[in-house]
Amino acid sequence: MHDEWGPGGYRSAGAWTRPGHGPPFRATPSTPGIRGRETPSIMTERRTDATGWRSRGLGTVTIGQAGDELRLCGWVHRRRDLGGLVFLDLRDRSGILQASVGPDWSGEEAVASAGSLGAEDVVLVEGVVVPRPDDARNPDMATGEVEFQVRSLERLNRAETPVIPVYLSPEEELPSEELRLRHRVLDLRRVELQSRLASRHRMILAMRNYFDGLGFVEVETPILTKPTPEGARDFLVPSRVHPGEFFALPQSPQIYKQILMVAGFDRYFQIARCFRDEDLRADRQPEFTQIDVEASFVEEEDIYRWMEGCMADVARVMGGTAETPFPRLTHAEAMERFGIDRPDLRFDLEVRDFTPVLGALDSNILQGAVEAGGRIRGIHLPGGASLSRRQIEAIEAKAKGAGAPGLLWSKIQEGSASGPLGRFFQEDTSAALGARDGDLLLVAAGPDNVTSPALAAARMAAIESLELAPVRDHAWLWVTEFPVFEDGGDGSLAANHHPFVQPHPDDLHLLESDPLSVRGQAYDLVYNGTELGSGSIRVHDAGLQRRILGMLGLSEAEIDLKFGFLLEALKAGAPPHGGIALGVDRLVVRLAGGASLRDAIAFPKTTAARALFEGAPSPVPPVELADLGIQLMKGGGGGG
RNA sequence: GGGGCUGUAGCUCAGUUGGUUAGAGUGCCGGUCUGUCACACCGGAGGCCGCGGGUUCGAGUCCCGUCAGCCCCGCCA
Repeated sequence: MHDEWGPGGYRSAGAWTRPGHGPPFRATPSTPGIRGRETPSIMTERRTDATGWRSRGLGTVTIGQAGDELRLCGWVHRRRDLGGLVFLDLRDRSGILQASVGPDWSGEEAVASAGSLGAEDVVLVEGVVVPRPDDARNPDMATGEVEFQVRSLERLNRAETPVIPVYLSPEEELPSEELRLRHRVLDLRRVELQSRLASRHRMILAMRNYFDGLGFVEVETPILTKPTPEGARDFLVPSRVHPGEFFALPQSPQIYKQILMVAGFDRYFQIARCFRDEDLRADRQPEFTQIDVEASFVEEEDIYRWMEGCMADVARVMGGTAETPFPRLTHAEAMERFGIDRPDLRFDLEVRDFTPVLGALDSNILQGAVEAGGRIRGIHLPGGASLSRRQIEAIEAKAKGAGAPGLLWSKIQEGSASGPLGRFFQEDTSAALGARDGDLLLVAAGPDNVTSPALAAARMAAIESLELAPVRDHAWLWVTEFPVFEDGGDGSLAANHHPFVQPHPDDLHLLESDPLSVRGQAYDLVYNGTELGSGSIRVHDAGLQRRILGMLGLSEAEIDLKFGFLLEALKAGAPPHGGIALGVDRLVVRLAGGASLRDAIAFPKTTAARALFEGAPSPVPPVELADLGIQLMKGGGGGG
C-alpha cells in the first residue's frame, strides 16, 4: 500500500500559509492556504499526508522531492549535535526524515533552538529537500537518499524527557511491560506498534469490504444487554433507573445475530466487541474483538467457502498466504492423530496407536492400561535419539503438565532399545513399530482423555526440541463435527461450544440415549495451532432448542428466564441459519507478529485485568453507588 | 483461588559466600566539535536496592508477609 506513494505531488511551499498560533485542527478543506487552489483529492491527500500545517508526511519525502520547498512537522526522534551542525531525525507515522541545521542554510534562531531540542519535542520546520552528499547517504533509511535543510524551525510543543525511550538503539531491550503499559502514549509511538495497529486497520477494512461485497450487512448489537449464555462470567453494569437490576456486557452477539436471522437479515456480520470477566492469559483479554458472521439458509459448506475467501483476502493484506480450500479434520480425527482439537499442521508429525505391539510387552504399566480399557499411543520421532536425557525429560515434563502421570520413552541405537520403555522391548518390537536406529519413541498409556493432551503437548515440545522444519508456513485448518455436549464432570452435561449447536442429522436419534456421542454441526478455524474462532449451524426449532437446554440441566423456568426471548423469536418462523466468529486480535497477532494480544490492542489490560495507563478500574464515591442502590461489602474497596 | 519467574539510577541490566563508600551501558545536565545517522570526546548530577516485618554484630544478598508485572493451572472458546 505504501508503495503507491509516488514522486510528484505538491510543489507548493509558497502557497501554504503559515497557520500561526491557531488551533491545529482546522478542517483541511477550509484552510485558507488550500482554498483557491485545486482542492486535493482524498487520494492525493493520503499519498502526501498534506494538511494545513504541513506539505507532506516525513516518510513520504524521497529523492523525487529534491529541490522542493516544504513545511514539515513531527517529533524529534533523535538529535546528533556536531557543534556547528545539528542533525535531527524527525518522526511521524509515515516515517523518519533527517533534517539538518547548519549556519550556511539555517537562520540564526533555528541554529540556536536546534541545540536545545529534546527527544519527543514537536517541531515545525521549513526548508528545502536536498540530495545528500554521496558519502552521507544512508541505505538503511527509507528517506536516506535525501535530507531536509532547515531554514526555520519552531518548537510547537515541548516534551518532558520520556520516561521510556521511543527510540531504541539496536542493542537496547524493550522497557518492562509494566512501564510500556503505564506510559502507553510513548510506547504507541514506536514503529512496531504503529505498523501493527495499521495492519489491524487494513485487515478489518478488508473484512468489511469482503463481506459487503457478498451482500452482508453490518448491524450493531447492544453493549448493554442481558447476561449471555457462553458460560463465562458477565461484566455487570448496574441500572440507575432500575436499582437492583443489572445489564450485562455481551460475551458475544450470539443471540442477537440469531434473532437478526429470524428477522430476515439473511447475511449479517459485525466487527463486535466482546467482554468476558475471566482471568487473563497471553492470548486472552477481558475485552476483545470478533469478526462475527451469520447467514440464513446456509449449510456448513457455505460458511467454509465464505470464510476461506475472507481469510485469503486478509492474508493478502497482511502479507501471508491462505491457499483455499483449507484442509479439514473431524474433531475425532484431530484428537486421534494429534491429540488436540487445534493441531498445528505446519508439522506433519502424528500420534499413533501402538496398542497391538506394545500391549504385548511384559510391562505392568502397559498391560494394566490396556486391561483398564485404555490404549498405548505415542509419537515416533525419526532421528530423535539425538536428544539428551535432559531434553527428553523436558518433553516428559510438558506431558505431565498436560495431565499425564508420565511418559515412557525408548531410544533405538545400534540395534537395541534403551530407556524406560526400551528395556521391555523384544527382538521384533522396534521393527514392528517401524522404528530404526537413531529414532526415539515417546509413549503414553491410559484412557484417551489422558493420553491425548499429554501427547499433544509432547508433540509440540519434541518439534521444538528437535527444531523440526515446518512442512508449510501457513497451516489453515477446519476442525469439524465437534461434539454437541461434553461431560460436565459430576454426571451432568455441558455444552461443548454453546447450547445452540444443531446436532448432526445422523446423530439426532442419540440425543437422549447417548448424548456425549452426538456430533454437532460445529467447527473451528485453526491457524498454525491457534484456534482463531468457531461456529456452527444453529438450532432453529424452538422445541429442539428447549429439549437441549433441558438436557443441560436448566429448568423450564430458567429456560424461559434466560432464553425466553430467543425461543420466542425461534417460534416466529426461524430460517435454518448458522455462522462463525473469529478473534480479530488473535488474527492480528498471528499474521502481523507480536508476543501477546497486548501487542495487537492499543490500550490493553494487564494480567490482573487492570488498565495501567488510564488507571481503571477505580473506586467510586459512595454517593454514586448510592445512586445505583449499591452498597459495598466490607473489604470491597469503595470510597473515593 | 493455586504455582512459577521478575522487581537495584529515568531506562536496560550486573552486584561473588551476608561484610567498608551499590556499579556498567544508555538517557539526563554542563562543555568541545561542520557530515552525523548507536556521532565522537571531556566533566557532572542521579539510588526508599518494590513495600512491611524478621534473622544477624552486619541484609541489595537469607526468611516470612505483601504489592506490581509477566507466564502457567483452575476458570474461559
